Amino acid sequence: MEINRKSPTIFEVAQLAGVSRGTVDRVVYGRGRVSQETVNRVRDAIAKLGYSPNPNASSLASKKEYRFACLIPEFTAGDYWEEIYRGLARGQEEIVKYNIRLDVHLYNQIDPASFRECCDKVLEDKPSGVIMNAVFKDEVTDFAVRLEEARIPYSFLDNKLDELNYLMYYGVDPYKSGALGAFLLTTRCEVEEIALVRLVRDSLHKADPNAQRRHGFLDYIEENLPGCTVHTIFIEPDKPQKTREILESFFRERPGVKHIAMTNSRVWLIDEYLRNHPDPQRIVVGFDDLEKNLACLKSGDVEFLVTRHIPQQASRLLKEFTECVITGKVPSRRNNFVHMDILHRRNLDDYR
Amino acid sequence: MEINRKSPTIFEVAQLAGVSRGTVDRVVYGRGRVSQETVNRVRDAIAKLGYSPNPNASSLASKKEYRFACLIPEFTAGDYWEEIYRGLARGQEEIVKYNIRLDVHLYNQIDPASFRECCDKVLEDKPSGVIMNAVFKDEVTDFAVRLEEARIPYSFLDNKLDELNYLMYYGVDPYKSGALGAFLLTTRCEVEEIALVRLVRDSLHKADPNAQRRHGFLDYIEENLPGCTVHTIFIEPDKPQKTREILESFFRERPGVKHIAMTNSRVWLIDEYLRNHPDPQRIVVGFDDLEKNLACLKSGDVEFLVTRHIPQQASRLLKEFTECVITGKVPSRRNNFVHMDILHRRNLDDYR
DNA sequence: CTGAAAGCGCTAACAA
DNA sequence: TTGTTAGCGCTTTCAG
Repeated sequence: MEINRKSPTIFEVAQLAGVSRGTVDRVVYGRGRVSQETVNRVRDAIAKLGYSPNPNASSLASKKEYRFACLIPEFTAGDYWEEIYRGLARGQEEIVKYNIRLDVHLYNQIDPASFRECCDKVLEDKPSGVIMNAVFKDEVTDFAVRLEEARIPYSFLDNKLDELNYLMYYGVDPYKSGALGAFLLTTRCEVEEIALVRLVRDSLHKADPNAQRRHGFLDYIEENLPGCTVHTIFIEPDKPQKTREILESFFRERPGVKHIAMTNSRVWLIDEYLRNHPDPQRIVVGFDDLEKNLACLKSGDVEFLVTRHIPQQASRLLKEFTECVITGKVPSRRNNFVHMDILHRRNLDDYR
Repeated sequence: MEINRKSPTIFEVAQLAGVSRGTVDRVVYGRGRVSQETVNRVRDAIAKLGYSPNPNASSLASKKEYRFACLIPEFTAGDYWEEIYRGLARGQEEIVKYNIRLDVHLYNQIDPASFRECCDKVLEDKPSGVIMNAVFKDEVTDFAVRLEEARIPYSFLDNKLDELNYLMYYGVDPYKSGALGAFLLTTRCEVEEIALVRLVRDSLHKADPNAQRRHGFLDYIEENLPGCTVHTIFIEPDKPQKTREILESFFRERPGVKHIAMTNSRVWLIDEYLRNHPDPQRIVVGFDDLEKNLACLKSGDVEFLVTRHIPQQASRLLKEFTECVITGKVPSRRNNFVHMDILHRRNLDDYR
């Protein structure tokens, strides 16, 4: 058996269609200035030969440079968005052949004005495409409209606004991931009480990025464990001392609560408490494979992490987006929900 | 911020070193016939400029064709090895640019003679590299020695023989995967009895491909559930009628056994029984993401599947192997254990 | 041991 | 509307 496809060249197509290579090129990329009749002949020849352009030769010859603007939130080391950034950088390596430049614009996740500023800058730049996530609903909608006017294609990464005309989306189904987390937390247990730890976010922050995931989580509990009470605890990300106090007082009052979940990406925030108050019966479930979260898994303080390969999600979007923008074709699938990984201490070793 | 590396050309290196492009090429790929002094000058220039060859141009210009021989067991639709085959085919697409041809040789998994035949054929062919799995210990060892004599690099996929000089290996750690399966089967339960369903294999079949995985499974049980009894049941893959009878009689006698595992890749073989004898308390764990196994997961008859992305494992090996063979460099890591996925009905949707 | 030059498949500018 | 042609960065003869 032999696996060995190699495609015919543009020259063969030209010969079969009785035209020159330049004409075939025009047809393939729809550069216009070709008579309908010739187009048809060339199309036939392409179909007959099963021709597809050699991307190596193509990018070698092409001097065109593409610029993609990526708008993502600012991040610090170990952050969720750092992983996305890594994915973009890695994805870029795979498409250098297409002469792509990535301009990453970082905005302040809790300040819509900073997002608007980025948008203005991007629009001035006139990039070949835009990749972003959808934090501020109004601002993103507005930006999308302006992009469409400027005929610049854009795609959503990680989350999206369904009603917009984005080219494609890559991310998980947050609702389902929440439900999966709830399942892992409660399966095979008689659970009567659950502690759901949430983050106090700055009031400027309009969007609640984890709302859907949390709803998935809560709906699962309601449907499958009707008698179960969910206690919500709020902690402040920047105040470890206060966090400790809040957790200590909560669990002092309710020592029977053995099931803890955090539907945001920072379960590591409660790791200090968990380490200092060991309890073999306790089960903790978190989300997203940040380095710090993985450490909690490894130590055994967190039992399961629901995640997906964050950088991969970004690099796959970038790759597909590039092909669509360059060849002008529509994506094979518009909404790409990536697989959710279940991570446990026992299958952690070779992740990544 | 900008992600945008573009490298200097071979011409710039040549200029800086005061030689021709051909000479730089000779140095880069160690094709010999260059004086030591020139080599040094070129090396310096390369280092100074941070040059790395443009793979597009490289493969465009190169007319050399590589042939890789892949030795894997024969398969039928839905088989484990069909997935591996798919992975190879997909991997090939990613490296067409290198002008690679894949010759897939299928041997009979229970007949060493057929494997030997393949080996002879492959050696005659003189391929640029060999990819195989290690079913028959003696035959594989013998083959490896002959490959080394012929200076043909080879790599193991899926399983390996540690003592051989293979270039690289991609697969899971079977022992760990067995332990993970045992964990998923028994966590949060008081388990006293487990049914381990095994396959009667043809006696010609020398190797027991799942031995390590089974040991991982059994060791976990022994360590973590000291009082637990593991009942081994043998079924015959080709005899569904008999399988049914065996299972029915076993579970009639021991209705208290609620935990079932199969450490081979064919948990679907018992699906008919499971469907016809529903039991909400029962927990079944299997391995490998064959299409038929996924169906059992979806229906809920199987609770967890421990697996890894089979085609991906193959395509990644192929990609890395190619680069090593072509550029002559050693792999960055010799033993590549791929991540084990935990699959459940709730995270099945977007797998693949 | 080294350089010169043709050409890989394609793009883009120019000519017709 | 179409054909021609000069490269893109690299490999690979072929001379020297």
